[in-house]
Amino acid sequence: MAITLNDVAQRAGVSRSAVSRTFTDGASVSKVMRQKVEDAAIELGYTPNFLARSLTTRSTKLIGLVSDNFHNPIFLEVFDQFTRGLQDRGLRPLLVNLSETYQASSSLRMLQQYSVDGVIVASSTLPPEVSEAFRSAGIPVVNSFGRFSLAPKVDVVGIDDEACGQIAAETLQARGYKRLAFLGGPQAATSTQSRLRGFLSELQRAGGPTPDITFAEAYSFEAGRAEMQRLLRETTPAEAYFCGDDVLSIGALSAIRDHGLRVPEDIGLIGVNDMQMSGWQNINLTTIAQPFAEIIQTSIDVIVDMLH
Amino acid sequence: MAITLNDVAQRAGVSRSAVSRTFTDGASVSKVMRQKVEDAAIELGYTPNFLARSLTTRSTKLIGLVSDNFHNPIFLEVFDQFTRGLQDRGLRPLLVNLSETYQASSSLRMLQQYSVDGVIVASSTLPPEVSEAFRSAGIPVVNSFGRFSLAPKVDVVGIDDEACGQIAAETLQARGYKRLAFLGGPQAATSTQSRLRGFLSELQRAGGPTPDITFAEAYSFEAGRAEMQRLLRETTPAEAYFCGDDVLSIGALSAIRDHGLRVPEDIGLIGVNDMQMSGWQNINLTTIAQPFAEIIQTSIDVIVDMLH
DNA sequence: TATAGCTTTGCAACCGGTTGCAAAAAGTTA
DNA sequence: TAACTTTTTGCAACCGGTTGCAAAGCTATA
Repeated sequence: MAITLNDVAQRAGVSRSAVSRTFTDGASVSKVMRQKVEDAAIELGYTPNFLARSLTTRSTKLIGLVSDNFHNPIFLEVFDQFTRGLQDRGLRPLLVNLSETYQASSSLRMLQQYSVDGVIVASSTLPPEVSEAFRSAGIPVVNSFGRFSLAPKVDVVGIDDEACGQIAAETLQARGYKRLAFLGGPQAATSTQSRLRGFLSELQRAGGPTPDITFAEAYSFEAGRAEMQRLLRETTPAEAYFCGDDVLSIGALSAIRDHGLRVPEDIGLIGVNDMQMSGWQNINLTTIAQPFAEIIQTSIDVIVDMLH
Repeated sequence: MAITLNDVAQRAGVSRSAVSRTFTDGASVSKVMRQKVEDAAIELGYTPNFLARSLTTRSTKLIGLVSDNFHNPIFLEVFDQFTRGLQDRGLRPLLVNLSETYQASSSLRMLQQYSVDGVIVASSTLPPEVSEAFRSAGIPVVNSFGRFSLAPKVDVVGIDDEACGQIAAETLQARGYKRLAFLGGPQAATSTQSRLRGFLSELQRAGGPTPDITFAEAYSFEAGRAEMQRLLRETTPAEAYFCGDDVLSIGALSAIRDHGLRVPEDIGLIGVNDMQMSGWQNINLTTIAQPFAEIIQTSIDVIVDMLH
């Protein structure tokens, strides 16, 4: 059904190689040959088959984009920017949604079968082993939004989460809050522990009291709300909370307001991400911005460099 | 570098066809042959190359997932469900982000070059021509969240937007609001016109006054907020508004509250979608639910059926 | 044990492209 | 115009698989 290189060659009365060459840049074709071939191609509506080509060129331009963050609204912005950035460079994102039912190991095998040129693991919650598995399999990989490490086994692009924790502590203190607390994301998340470490070290440096530390079940509105409700009900709340991220903060915010308290007058809050929604006037959250555009652009640059 | 079928055949001391057959279900291989091949395959760490296979089988299991809705948070839920649904059926989503810089026509050529088995156009704003172009090119296509039509050129899965407009009018009337108004999404969006039509017809049936009609620039918080601010400033606001969708409603809501008015006491609002965020307790929006899971599951069923 | 019938296997051609190599064509120079 | 370069072209092999066909191997039956 589809028009192939053979059809075009026959129509134009030239060899198959000639057709191939007109569609391969950098190949040697004369003016008149190119004209003949292009005419025939247009006439027949021919487009070269990328997958057949990839067999010999060993490049598919496919990039696995694997994530498990399909519930945090910030990731829509992330996917938007990744897909555009990849498209701009002629690469095609093969989207992989990791979950309980689709494990990292299956995705590795799958992406191998599709001969992807590289993989971007975009997640703040997946353990480093996921990215490392791709590397071990010989697939170029970059871990976006992953945890900083002094001896990383794969390239990681992200913020300094420890510094992030320090900034949070400094900011809350500068605003006059004394008894601070940490309301983190899921305890196992790669980002949470580092932020906590930075938060604690800054408090210790400043000589403040040791903060309460709790963790939400997920980076989600419900989890933030539930955890803050519990804190308000079962404990004497702190003066201000450093929340794992914005969506968690917004959940906490709703719990605080429902409880008849005001932010920032009665309880202080600071989040992380600076997602669009945080700026909505009915939310208006204080937050530590994460340079998404830069992280994403850099991740793409890194993976492109690895494509030799 | 990568292990090929040849390597395995040589290692196992059998023909290439034998190896191919052990990895093709439904092919005839004896117990002992299968064992020999599988041993060699495991030993070498072989996985069949899907793209090479696709050349002869004419099936890539790739599905183009094209959208231009990368700013409306509801679409994160949509992408989540689409990717999982496709993965569950062994299909791979090739994500395409349409924008000013990447036009539908380029995406058509691109997806052709990658021999995708089918395409899902998931958008409430793209014109039907986009999906139709895929069909004309002979690529199976389904249009999710597209506009209902009596004589559609491609399969469309979505809600009855006209009925949706009627429900909105009925609901607002039942709650006692008299002077209703329509605050639609972008005027060119496929969904907006139908919802308006249904809204008007119900009002006419009920003998209510003709509503004011305005359109926001986009399905976004900012656009909803800006338009509502304008309405409050420049007009006598209606008693209740039917908003194009939830995110628009939330924008309108913030403008109304900033203006010192209360919802639903002073002004009524109703949105469409029932996205998670609309249920957050500090938003708590009245909305018409769209059965996302069903629409997405059905879309996938339809496209799978077309894969013959 | 010979024969028929079914299953398993390998050969070779093919899927739609690319590419090294040598022959042919075109362009330069003397 | 002859000799030498350089460019263009086609041939044929290859990328990593699948598959129709016929030969080989087995099993069952008489």
